[in-house]
Amino acid sequence: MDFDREKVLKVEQQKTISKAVITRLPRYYRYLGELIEEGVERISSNDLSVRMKVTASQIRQDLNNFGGFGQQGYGYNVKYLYSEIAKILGIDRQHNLIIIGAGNLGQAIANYANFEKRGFVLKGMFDVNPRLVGLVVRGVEIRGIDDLENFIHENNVQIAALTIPKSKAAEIAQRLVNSGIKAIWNFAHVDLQVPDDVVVENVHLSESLMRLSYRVCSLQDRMKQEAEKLREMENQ
Amino acid sequence: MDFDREKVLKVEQQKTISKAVITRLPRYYRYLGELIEEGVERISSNDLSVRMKVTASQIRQDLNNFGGFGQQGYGYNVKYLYSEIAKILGIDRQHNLIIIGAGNLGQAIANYANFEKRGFVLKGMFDVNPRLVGLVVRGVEIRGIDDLENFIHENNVQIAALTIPKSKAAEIAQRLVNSGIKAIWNFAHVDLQVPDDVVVENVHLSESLMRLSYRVCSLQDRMKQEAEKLREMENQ
DNA sequence: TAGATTGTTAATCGATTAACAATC
DNA sequence: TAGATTGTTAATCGATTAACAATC
Repeated sequence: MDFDREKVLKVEQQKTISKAVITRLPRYYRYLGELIEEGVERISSNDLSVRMKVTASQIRQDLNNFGGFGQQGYGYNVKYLYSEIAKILGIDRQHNLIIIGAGNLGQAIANYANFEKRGFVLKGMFDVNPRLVGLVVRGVEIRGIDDLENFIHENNVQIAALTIPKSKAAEIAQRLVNSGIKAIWNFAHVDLQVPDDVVVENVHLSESLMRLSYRVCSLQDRMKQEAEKLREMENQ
Repeated sequence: MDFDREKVLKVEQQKTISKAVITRLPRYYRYLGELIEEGVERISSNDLSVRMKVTASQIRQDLNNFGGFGQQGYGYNVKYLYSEIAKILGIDRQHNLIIIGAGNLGQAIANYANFEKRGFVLKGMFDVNPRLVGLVVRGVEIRGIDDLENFIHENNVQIAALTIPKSKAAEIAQRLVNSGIKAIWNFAHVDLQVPDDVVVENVHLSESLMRLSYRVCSLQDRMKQEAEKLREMENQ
């Protein structure tokens, strides 16, 4: 009995990879892709750290969360590491996705999702606006929202991008959850309430713009203050 | 001499607000806006923490980086705190911005930037595609890219949103920097090289999608493993 | 083999949470 | 005044960096 409990605990604890590490993985992936394009075959954590402006220590720590992908005295094989990170991120598998909200943002996402050949397959687009329904974007027809539940089941859809106004987001999210969706890529300015087994990844553009605003203003304030202090010192 | 150095150091050290705090500020702002709409006049850190699913301690710590906005025994006045956070974020001031790249994403941003009445004023849009030049989006004419430098100077533009392919991004960024732009809201999949006095805020949608993919896959893996372990235990 | 570079442990740094005295 | 709740200090927790033995 005690033995079993120990086993279960171990499995549960197994890998609690920190969020910060996950955030950095796609960036590693991008740089490795560039290295492949440049024809670079192997790279040390140190060389990569210079390119990426992070510490070599961080790179090695991050990667070792998932296994030893390098070799002492050699470094990392670029192509191998690239494909291993793809596996970790799960972008070697196919993800079927739909986009709900076929406005400019929805259409922009449609282009992304199809261009990036990372296993994301755009299966359908939906909109409430009857003037958009029937139009074809990147080979995908825009459907009315009534179809939603059937379409998800029939096309084995795992991911839904939500590019609709916040007023409609909660209601649609509920319908998605009920239809068994696995993840919501949420562009609406709300925090969605979903069960534990549904992933929500937020892209809150307005918050990003506010951070930008803060950084501009605080940088200017700091420069202004420093200039003033220097002037004061000179006057003494 | 020693005295002056001390003074300068103090100014420099003054406020090094952590990035995590800045990331959370816009979310506080959003929730306070909702509270105002609901007609709530005051709120305690504890009540807000329940709504936002963070700790009350974190809320108080975060806010106290900028000053004491609350009152013991009372809590925080919602409207006052809302306006103070606006000041901190600098969204009470006017920011003139342009959008470079008038495709779907650029147009989506144009809608955002104008709808959100937070002091961001869309002054112009630019595109290399001659078929787009001359079109009018949300009252703003799309211009050819040759105009760029003059336009920035004449319209006192501080922020440029970069919604163009990565291949063109570095070159345009350099032109923006040379024209004295203060900040770049970068949607291209590259890390831009800019001087210290220019702010870059990245929105890398493909990285966001990869994080989503990771989270879906790791959640499924974990659930699969746990189910298996339970089955094993039952069989013993 | 010697040099290079990883994987990993230990040390440091920073951010979050808890606790409580100050005070409205 | 008593109760509530902040502002702030102290304790804990986690993430980053440094160091170095293992090893290719």
